[in-house]
Amino acid sequence: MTGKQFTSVWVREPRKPASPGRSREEIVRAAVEMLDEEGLSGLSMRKLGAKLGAGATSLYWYVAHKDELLELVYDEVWSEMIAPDPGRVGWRDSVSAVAHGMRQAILRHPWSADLIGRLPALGPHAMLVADRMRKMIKAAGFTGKEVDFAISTLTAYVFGMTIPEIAWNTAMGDRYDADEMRAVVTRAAAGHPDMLERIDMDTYDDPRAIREMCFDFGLVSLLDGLERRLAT
Amino acid sequence: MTGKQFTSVWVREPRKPASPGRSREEIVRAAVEMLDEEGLSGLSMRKLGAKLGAGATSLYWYVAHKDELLELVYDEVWSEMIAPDPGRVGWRDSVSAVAHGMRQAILRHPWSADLIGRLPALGPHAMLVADRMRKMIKAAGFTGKEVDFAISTLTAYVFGMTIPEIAWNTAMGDRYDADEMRAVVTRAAAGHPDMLERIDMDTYDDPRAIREMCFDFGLVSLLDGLERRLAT
DNA sequence: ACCTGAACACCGTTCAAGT
DNA sequence: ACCTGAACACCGTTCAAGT
Repeated sequence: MTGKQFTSVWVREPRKPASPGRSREEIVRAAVEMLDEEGLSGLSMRKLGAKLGAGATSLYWYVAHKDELLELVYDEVWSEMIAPDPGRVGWRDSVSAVAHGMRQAILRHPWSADLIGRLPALGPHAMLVADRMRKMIKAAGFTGKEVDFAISTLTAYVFGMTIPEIAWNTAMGDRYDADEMRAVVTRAAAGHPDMLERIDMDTYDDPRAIREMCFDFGLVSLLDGLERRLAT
Repeated sequence: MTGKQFTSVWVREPRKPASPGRSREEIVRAAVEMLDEEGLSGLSMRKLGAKLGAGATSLYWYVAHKDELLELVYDEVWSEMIAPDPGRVGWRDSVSAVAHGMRQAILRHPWSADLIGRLPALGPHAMLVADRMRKMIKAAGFTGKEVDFAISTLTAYVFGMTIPEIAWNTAMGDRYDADEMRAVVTRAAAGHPDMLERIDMDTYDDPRAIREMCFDFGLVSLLDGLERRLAT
């Protein structure tokens, strides 16, 4: 009678402990490779099958459907987000390290940006990261619901900073042209004089460096704000 | 010789000032409707054509390709993010209002979460929101690059908080079952004792209320942190 | 100037059939 | 237990042809 609403790879057992033929790990590894090379729209079950020297539909024995495969590769990205153990370094430093690690992992696998809004992060690696963060936040002094709130706030910041960054990267293609970018933004900002002052700033000359600065600015602000919660 | 890297609806003229047949506005409106009802994967050019009583491919006269249509509908979401003019209310209040407005607009149109990582926000409505925010941030006292940084930080927070929220909503389907959710999370958190303490908390009984609290907690923290930047 | 239909090269997924 | 191929119901996009 309790209708199963929630479906996910993580709530059903894998087919077999160890299979002789292809394996889930092999498939996931190949999928990540394909995604890194061709992006989310470049991944198809048929092409992935071909890449593994298998028939177009044989992957369906290991994976219920494409979405399940995506859950698997998504957690693979989380596996690269793991920061060093809390250790003796202060909570601000460890949290900053995770934050930077998360951003870098997403930037390395831009297709993952699309998955954040599509799949809850329930995989084992996501859980490990969450657990580490939890320890850091508790070490900082947070208690009760505020532990969850602080974690959510921090990951929200990292995701929110990184996801639109990827939109820009992919929209601009491989090569970056500062002048073209200035032209695009100038055109878009037409009619908003306040925004135009941005254009002749050096912001567009080295976007990567600026983004790092921006990320750090926001992170420091957020950490300061969280610290203030602890004082009261 | 300058290779066109950057393509977007916003950098090319629309076909015609006013056409007698179908119009871009009509198409965009129908697309938003379809997206609200069926989600991003439910929108196809063919079905949209049919909905408008047109042949499967006639939309291609108004829109270069599907991605361009998505840019258009994306900006439509931004049009719902507009907050009241700065007015005499303090910068913290106006910024909070925009933040909540942005979150609500995205929640109303969950498909937009996927677009944030795919399309730079360059449409006229996105620009208007950015312009308003810029005025608020300047009124707060920020100058130079920090104006941009503060804006980016705030929108990052809102996006990052809302995007995974949508992942949860869609994964859980229409009806929410607190016990099922607790079971799912318990299972995922197996092996992380620190995380399990979360389960018996009342967190899952009214997720909507908790999320609001969480959003406010993070927003206040962030605003406090930004305010600290101004002091130094 | 606008719309159509057929056609091309793809998709995810199911399922009976093979080994 | 694992893999295959054919088949179904879709996609986005191009383009010659119509009005």
